[in-house]
Amino acid sequence: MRYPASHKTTTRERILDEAGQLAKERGFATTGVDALMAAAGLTAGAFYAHFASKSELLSALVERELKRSQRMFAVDSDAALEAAIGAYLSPQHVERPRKGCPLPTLSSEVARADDTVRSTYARGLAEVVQQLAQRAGSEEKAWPMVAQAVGAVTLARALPAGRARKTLLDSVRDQVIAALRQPEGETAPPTSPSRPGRASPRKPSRLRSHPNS
Amino acid sequence: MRYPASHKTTTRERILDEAGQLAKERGFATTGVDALMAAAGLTAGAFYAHFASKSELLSALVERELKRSQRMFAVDSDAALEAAIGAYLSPQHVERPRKGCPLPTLSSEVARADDTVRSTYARGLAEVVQQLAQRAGSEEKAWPMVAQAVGAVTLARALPAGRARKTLLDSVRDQVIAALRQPEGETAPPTSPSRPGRASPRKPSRLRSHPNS
DNA sequence: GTCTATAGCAAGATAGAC
DNA sequence: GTCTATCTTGCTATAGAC
Repeated sequence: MRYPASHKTTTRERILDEAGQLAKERGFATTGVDALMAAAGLTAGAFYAHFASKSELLSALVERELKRSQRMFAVDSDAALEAAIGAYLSPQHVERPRKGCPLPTLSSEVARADDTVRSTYARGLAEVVQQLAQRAGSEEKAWPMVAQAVGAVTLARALPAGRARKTLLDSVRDQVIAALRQPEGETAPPTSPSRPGRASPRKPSRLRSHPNS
Repeated sequence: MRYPASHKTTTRERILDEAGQLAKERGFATTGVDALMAAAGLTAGAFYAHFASKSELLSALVERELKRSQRMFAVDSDAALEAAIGAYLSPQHVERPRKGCPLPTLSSEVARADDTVRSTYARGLAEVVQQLAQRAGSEEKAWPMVAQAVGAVTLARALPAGRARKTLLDSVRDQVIAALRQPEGETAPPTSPSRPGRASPRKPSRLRSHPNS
């Protein structure tokens, strides 16, 4: 759990948590209020005591989920960042959207949502990118890393489990980590053709599971 | 138009074309058979004379759309490929999903679809990547390019038009083109910090609009 | 705050006339 | 092949009891 065990979550927080997981798994627009509330152990009628509309839930969801993602990349060493990237581009993350990053799942829903949702999304994403830019050196280096990671997970989830999915994840991981290691001003060497193995770690960099909680 | 003007499209082709545009714009799952058929000038009842189910339509759609995308990247020079990449990562492509690549829009729908759809998607995507690998040098270089481009368009569509969106598109374009120019075995230099301008072209490389037709 | 019940609408799919 | 009409189900949102 992310919070002290003593913390008794409020109902609203529980809805956000459970509905968020379900929305990332099944899609937000395609999942009814009924199902979203049932995930939190409630019925649809109670929903509107917490949110004015389904769209407002999406906004709250996006804000909360992006804060989570931001925390996952708030690391204090290059090795830790590489471990987080490895976890992001792992089969586990691909296979468990419930516990994963909101960007691959919810971005296309946000693209079709109202301006309030989009603003919330823009703010949250900007914070993620700016934080990443502190380690990567610049926003211009951070954006491609984010785009690559989000694109890779999006594509990997649509592919059946198999060789193509693995090649995709491995080569994108190697590319992103190589770009990260590149000295400021130049660009990253792709590292040698990535076989099953991972980008040769400078330090053994232990793998941490991406999924929260 | 993609086909000789004399070509009179069959009804099925017209459905695939118009429904495809609508699905990319509004989402496949969230758009009813009624609306998809209306786009082709027909009513919902006629749908099942052409497809056994809505899911079968998605499969046919994915196959057709990915073939289109493949054609867009079937180029015979590096300059032409760079132009195609520039068009893919352009504001026009971001703003007109109807006419654009199916990967940013439909991948998350495919991820939740049945095995038939996913197989079709896997085949189509593999062909795109393999073709790209012929110019990029290897699959391991092609996958990150595709992931990056798809991720960038996905994120850009969720962001409001503005500075962040532009920085995203510009820096990803520079990064992808730099990676492409990198000699085999090494990795791409990110090019100097990309201001409003584009990656300095070796040749003036005229910009072609990505959207088909 | 949460429930049940329901209004009002749209979904996927089928039937039968033409 | 295409239409209209319809079946059944699910959707967002509201009303009113507790």
